Amino acid sequence: MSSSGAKHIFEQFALVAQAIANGHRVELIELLAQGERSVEALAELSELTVTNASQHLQLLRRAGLVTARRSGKRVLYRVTERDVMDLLTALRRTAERGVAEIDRIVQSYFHERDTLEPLSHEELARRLRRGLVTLIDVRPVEEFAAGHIRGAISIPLDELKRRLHELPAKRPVIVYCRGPYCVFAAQAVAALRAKGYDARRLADGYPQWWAAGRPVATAA
Amino acid sequence: MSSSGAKHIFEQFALVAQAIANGHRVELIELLAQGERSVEALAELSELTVTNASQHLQLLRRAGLVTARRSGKRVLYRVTERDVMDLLTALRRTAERGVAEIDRIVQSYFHERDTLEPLSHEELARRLRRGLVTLIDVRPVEEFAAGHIRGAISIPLDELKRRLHELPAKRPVIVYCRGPYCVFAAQAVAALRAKGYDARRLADGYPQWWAAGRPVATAA
DNA sequence: GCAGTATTCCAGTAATAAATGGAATGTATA
DNA sequence: TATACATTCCATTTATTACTGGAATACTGC
Repeated sequence: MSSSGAKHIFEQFALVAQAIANGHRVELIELLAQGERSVEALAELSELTVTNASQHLQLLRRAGLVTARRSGKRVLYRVTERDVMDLLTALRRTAERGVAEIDRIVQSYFHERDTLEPLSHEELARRLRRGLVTLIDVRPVEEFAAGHIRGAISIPLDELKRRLHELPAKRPVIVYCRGPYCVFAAQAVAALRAKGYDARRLADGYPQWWAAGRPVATAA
Repeated sequence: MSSSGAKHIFEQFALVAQAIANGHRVELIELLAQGERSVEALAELSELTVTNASQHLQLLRRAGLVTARRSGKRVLYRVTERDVMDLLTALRRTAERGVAEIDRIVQSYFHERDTLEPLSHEELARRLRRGLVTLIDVRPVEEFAAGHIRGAISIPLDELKRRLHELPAKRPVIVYCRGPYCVFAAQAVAALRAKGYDARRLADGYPQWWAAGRPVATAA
């Protein structure tokens, strides 16, 4: 535990890289980006055993990517700082370009359904300021409650069809969900277009919006 | 449902992350950031064998971070795109924040503990069972020989400084001597902390430990 | 205090990665 | 064509990492 600087930093460097060098852990971080979650919840969402999830989380904590606090008998984890999401964004960017397989997958998921360009943060922010759009969060209500883009309304995907009447008919609709690879948004856009709405999706999801420091809200 | 596609993508993320989760490979990328280089040159600069360097480079290539072209009998590698360096920058930023945070925590931890809070018998016993600590007896050797806490090593106070190398660097150290008012232990703790060790002293000394019926040993 | 629940700790085992030395593949030059 | 040279491929040993199931720990509510 000698505090000799350079070596210390190098160790941390490797620790962080190692921490994100595992699909499960990346998934855990992305889940946490949507809000605080207990170990059990994370284990279920990522389809890991509780023990295993706990170990991954502790590795992430040692690397300084997530923090934990106790709340009753649960331990709630959250992402430590925004720069963690920036790191994942950089990672995704490189991965997308370099690995042909990702292109193929993304293509097959989005290309047919969503030919229109997805919206950037800037554009969404601008249109929100002018109040020109209806913004829909299609994630499950709990995730919406944990945190959402300020100004959004919550309509989980499975409720969309029977709640169409809530939408102003002639106003453009923008949809978002968990992130750039979340198909909920794409499906919602397809459904809305089929009903004649001018619908588009946000290029990425809530975590990235939050990471960019843009306005968010919690609860109802 | 997106999960199958998304899982694939997380795995691809992991592939790229794995490529940078190794000190040698990070070094190779940083060397390549300065320009094209041959395998042999890279091997020499990074002090790897040619074979080993070649394997690392191929892993980097599979992850899409570097590209290779042939020029005469050499193969020249270079960084594929600028975003690779952005990725390393993001990684460094997160790692540095992590270190800073750890330093801060460690600092305050030491500070508030420095004045008070010596270890209880129970706590020492528990940590000894788990083998998590180095236990030092700082009394003169004769007293150690006559009887000491089982599991302790003997380093009289006046030998401590020149025998620091015997201590596992990252393991907490616990010090004890004759009793609660014996200053040897306090001095040893101060010396060890100055060298960066996580050191604490036992609340009281050997006589009380023995009196409590806890495990002891004699001679060597 | 006691039981119940959530999380973490702790082996042991299976899977994966790193390093090494020897052989094979390409490529330029005599 | 033969030869030297740079790189890659392959097989082996060694070291790390991921996962699992059974404890231990920490907290809640009675």
